[in-house]
Amino acid sequence: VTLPHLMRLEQLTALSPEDKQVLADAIVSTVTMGPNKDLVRQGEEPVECYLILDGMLQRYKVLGDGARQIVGFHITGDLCDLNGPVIGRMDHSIATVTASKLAVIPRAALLEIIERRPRIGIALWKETIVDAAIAREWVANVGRRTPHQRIAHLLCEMGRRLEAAGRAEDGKFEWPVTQADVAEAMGLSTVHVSRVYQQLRKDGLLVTEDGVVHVLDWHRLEEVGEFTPDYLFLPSSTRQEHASA
Amino acid sequence: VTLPHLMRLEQLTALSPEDKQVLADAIVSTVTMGPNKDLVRQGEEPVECYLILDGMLQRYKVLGDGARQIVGFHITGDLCDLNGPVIGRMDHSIATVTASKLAVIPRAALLEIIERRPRIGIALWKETIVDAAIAREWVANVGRRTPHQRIAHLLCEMGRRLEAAGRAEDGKFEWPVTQADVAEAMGLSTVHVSRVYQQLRKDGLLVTEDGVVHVLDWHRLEEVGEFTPDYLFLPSSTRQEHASA
DNA sequence: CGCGTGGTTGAGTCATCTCAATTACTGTGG
DNA sequence: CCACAGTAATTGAGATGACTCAACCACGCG
Repeated sequence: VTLPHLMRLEQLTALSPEDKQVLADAIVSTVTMGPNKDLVRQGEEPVECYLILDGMLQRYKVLGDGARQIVGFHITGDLCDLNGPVIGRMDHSIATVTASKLAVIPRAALLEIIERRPRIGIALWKETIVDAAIAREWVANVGRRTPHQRIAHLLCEMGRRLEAAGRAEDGKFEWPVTQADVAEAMGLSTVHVSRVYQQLRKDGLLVTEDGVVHVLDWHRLEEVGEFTPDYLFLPSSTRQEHASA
Repeated sequence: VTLPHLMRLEQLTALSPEDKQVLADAIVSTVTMGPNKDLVRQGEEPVECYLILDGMLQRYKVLGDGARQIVGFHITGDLCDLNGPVIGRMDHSIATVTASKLAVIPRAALLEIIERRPRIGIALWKETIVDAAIAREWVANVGRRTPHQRIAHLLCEMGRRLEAAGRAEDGKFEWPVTQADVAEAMGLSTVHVSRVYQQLRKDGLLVTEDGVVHVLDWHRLEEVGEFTPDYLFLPSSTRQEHASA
C-alpha cells in the first residue's frame, strides 16, 4: 500500500507526512474482490473500514418488496464504511460494482489513531460530512428532478469525482454501472433509463461505449442536470468547459 | 444553558461529566428565532454550529426552477450544522420550522475541543454519521416507496426521534410541519399529500389536530411505511406497540 | 370585514411504469 | 465451430398513478 492513495483524503484536509504514515501503518492487509460481491451486509457489525485502492463500490438498501435502492457510489481513493466501525451496526449493505482492491483498517487501529491524532479524526469526519452532503443532494435529485435531470446530474457527479481522483480524462471516464443499476439509484425503471440515455446521446451530450462514458459537452450536461459541484467539496476544477468548443 | 440538553448526544456516546462541562462551556450565547426564518443560507461559510434547545428546524435545497427540496428535519437536542464550521461552505440552507431557541458554539471552540478531547470529536462525528444515515434512508424513501409509504415512514421516523428526545407521549407528538412542507420533503405535490393524509386517517392509523399528530397504531403505521428504526441508532425503544391494543 | 394561510375536492392530463418481445453481445460446452 | 444460455440494452403499447389547474372551505387575525 502506497501513500498516493490518500490523495483524495488530502483534498479535504492537509495531512502532515507523519499523519499519512500513521494512516498507512494502520492498514493491516488488502483484499481483492470480484464484481458484484457484498462487502458488508445490512445488520452486520463491521470491525474494519476500507480504503479503496482500486475499483468502484455501491451502497444499497433492500426494501420490503425486495426492491433495491442504491444510495451511493464509492470510487478509488474513497474511504468507505467509516460508519460501521464507528457507530456499530450497518443500516445498509456495501457491494462491489467492479472487481476491487481494498486496504483494510481495523476498528481498533482507527479509534486509536483518532485518540492520538485528533487532526486525522477531523479529516475522517470530513469524509463523512461529504458523504452526507452527497446523500442530501441525492434526496433532492430523486425527490424533485425529472428523470432526464437526475441521470445528467448523476453523470456529472461521478464525472467530477472520478476526475478529482485522476480517473477521468478529456471527459472520458469508466462507468461500469449498468442501466439497471442507474435505475435502482435514481428511482426509475430500467426501461426509462434506457430512453433517457438515448435522448442524452441524441442531444449530443455524451457517447457511451462498453463501460466508458464520454461526455461531449459538460456545460450543457451540467445545465440539464442543474449540477453545481459545491456539495462535493472538491478543490476547484481545472477542467476546460467544453470538450468540443 | 443546562446540561440536560446534551441528552440526545449522549444516546450515541457516553460522555464523562467533564466532557459535558467542556461542551456546555463552549456555548457562548443563545439565540431565539421566529418560525420560518433562515438560520444559515446555502453558499455561506458559517463560523458556528448550534445545539437546538427547543424547536424544529429543516434543511433544504433550492433547485433550478425555484422548487424547494427539504432534505432533513432537526429537533430539540440535535446538534445542527456541524458541517458548516468543519468543512466550510454550506451546500444547503437551514431554516426554522417553529420558533426555536438555539445554543451557539463557535467554530474555534469546536475545533479546539476536538483537539483537546478526541472523544468528544468522535461523539460529534457520530452525530454526522446518523445524519448521513437518515439522508440515505430518505433517498430510499423518496426513490422507491409509494407516496403512502413515504409519508407513513416520515411520521414513524419523526415519532421515534421525538420520542427519544422526550417529546412524544402516548403516540402523540407535535408536528408543526405543514402538508406543503411534507410535499417538499417527500417529492410529492401538496394535493397528493392531502389525499394520503386522509387515507391514513381513514385507515385509523392516526389522528391530526392542529399541529399535533396522534398515532393510533404504530405497528400498522410502521408496516405501511416499511419502517425499521435501525438507521436512527437510537437506544432501543420502551414504547408499547399499540396505543389501542 | 377582508385577507392570508393551510387544507380539501374535482377533473383532466401526461409522464412514467409495467409487461412483453427483440436484439446484441459474450462466454461456455458439445 | 456452432448452439445455447445469460446479461444488457432496446422497442412498442397500454395502463395508471400522480400531477396540474382551479375552485372552494375553514380558520385566525388585523
